[in-house]
Amino acid sequence: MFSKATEYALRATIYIAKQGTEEKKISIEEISKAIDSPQSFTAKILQLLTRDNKVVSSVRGPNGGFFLTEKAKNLPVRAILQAMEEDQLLEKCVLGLKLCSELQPCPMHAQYKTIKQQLIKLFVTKTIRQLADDTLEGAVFINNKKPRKK
Amino acid sequence: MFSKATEYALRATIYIAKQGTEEKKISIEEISKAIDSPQSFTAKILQLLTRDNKVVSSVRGPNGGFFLTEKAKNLPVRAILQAMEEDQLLEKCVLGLKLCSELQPCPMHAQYKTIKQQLIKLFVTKTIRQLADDTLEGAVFINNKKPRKK
DNA sequence: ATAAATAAAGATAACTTTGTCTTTATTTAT
DNA sequence: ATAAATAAAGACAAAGTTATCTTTATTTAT
Ligand code: FES
Ligand code: FES
Repeated sequence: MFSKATEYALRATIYIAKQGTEEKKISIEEISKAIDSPQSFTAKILQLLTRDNKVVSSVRGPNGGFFLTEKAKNLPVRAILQAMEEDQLLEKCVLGLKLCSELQPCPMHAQYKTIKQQLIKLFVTKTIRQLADDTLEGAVFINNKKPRKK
Repeated sequence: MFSKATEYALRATIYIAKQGTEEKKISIEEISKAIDSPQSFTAKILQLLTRDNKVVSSVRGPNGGFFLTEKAKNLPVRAILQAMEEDQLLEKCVLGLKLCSELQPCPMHAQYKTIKQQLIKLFVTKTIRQLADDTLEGAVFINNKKPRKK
């Protein structure tokens, strides 16, 4: 569905929200290890997410790293897609027509529409904080490593 | 959602199903004009769909072209995705984990799951014939040209 | 047989995405 | 002030996708 870059962006943001605060910032090394992603590429992606501190915040230097403000944690997950400029994917026509609309619908439109609406709703109503909290519970995962029994 | 190649594959197959029969085959030129796609690229894509005549059938030479057998028209739309080897996209984890499953779910899984099931159901239950028939009715479109009033 | 019309196959080019590496800027601790 | 630790920026490379062009094979009509 999403590009690799956006997948990493989602996982990285969730991890930072979960582990980091303004006081305890997370290094790119820790992030990429935790979410099982290529470090340099992930660094590039975080540069997009920190533009104007829109989603992720960062500080350079010793004890620097990435974190999310409390306010940012309340952003909808869609904000991550927007920062990655992959937001319009949710609106696209499945058959690749330039517009997905009632005006000139493709043959999949009528039935796809309701699915699309649910997708958009999911990304708009879910907040980054909610995803991070789920991860804290230990019930869900953001990497491919085998879960360890307690 | 899908690659350009798969988008063209879907539109081309629908057009061929709608316009073509074993007696009246459709040329690549007509297809690419009708669905508003690059001709040579579309030709390549049709080569994938005609492999073993799985979805589309073709004949070379004068009066040759592409068509769908009556049997092929009853295939689920998913067969097109399979021929394009983009079928697994429907099964993928939104966050890009290697597996999407209850065993090691990502934080989006619980809510995405039901959407995913609907998506899969749509592509499995819709047949190529159904899409082509909708297009014949004139109520839906498979290109970006302005609809003409009758 | 020959020519014409068509799709199939193959080579290649342009562009995008993914990924790495090096250098620079910033911040902190000493 | 200096050194160390960090992210930011930039240059590049590798791989994948999209697209075009040329040649070949097949079929039909004459
Ligand atoms: S027009 Fe194709 S999905 Fe809406
Ligand atoms: S595990 Fe991520 S969507 Fe199912």
